[in-house]
Amino acid sequence: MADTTLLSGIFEPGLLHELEAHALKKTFEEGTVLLHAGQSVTHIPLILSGVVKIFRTEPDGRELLLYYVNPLESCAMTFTCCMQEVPSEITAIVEERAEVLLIPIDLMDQWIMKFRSWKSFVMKTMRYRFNEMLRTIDQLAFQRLDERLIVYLGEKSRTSGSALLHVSHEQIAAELATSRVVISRLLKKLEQEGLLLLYRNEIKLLSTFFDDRDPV
DNA sequence: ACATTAAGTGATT
DNA sequence: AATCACTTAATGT
Repeated sequence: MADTTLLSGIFEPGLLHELEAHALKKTFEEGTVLLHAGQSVTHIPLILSGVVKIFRTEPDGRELLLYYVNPLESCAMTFTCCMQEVPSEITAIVEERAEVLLIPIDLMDQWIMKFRSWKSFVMKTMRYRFNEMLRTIDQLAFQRLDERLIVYLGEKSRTSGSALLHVSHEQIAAELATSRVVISRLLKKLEQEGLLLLYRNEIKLLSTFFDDRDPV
């Protein structure tokens, strides 16, 4: 039986009942792989707490970060897969211990017809990711790496709710598809500009980092 | 004390 | 901006 109190704000009562009856609530530890590339999707995940990282694996073994799924969100890619039961193009891994509601995909069809709030939830997560992808394309096409790094750091801090980031240069490099050396240099530069402080496995964003930067 | 891993840096392309 | 080669610093055993 799933706890749906968190969801009562976004879903209508009938849907909450169905969720309680059919969704499985599970807790996954950090590092758990929820979905491998190539696997087909059997359940829609709905995140209650924690963070799940979604990325592509390139043929040469590098990974490319697509997005994070945060609490009260679901994964847009799984929607696109499950409609036609196509194997997944992406890998999903638990970044931070997560409670997840697993919804069997065959309920998707009925729910979309039956529940307004479900339909708008699906549309909303799709629209949100789509817009995000557009911004990402913008970045890749027009911004240099140092700007991407700043956006990345701000994003990290916003989603973790902390100015102290637990992340190594190596990890950042992997997620931005570049090398560690480059990240180290850029971070060093930002440190010298007084925007942040560097420690081993930790980066502290100073208030100057957030100053005079547009909020969205 | 030693090994391992993270980070810093000059030189080269 | 990427890569190499090397150094220095922090952390684990």
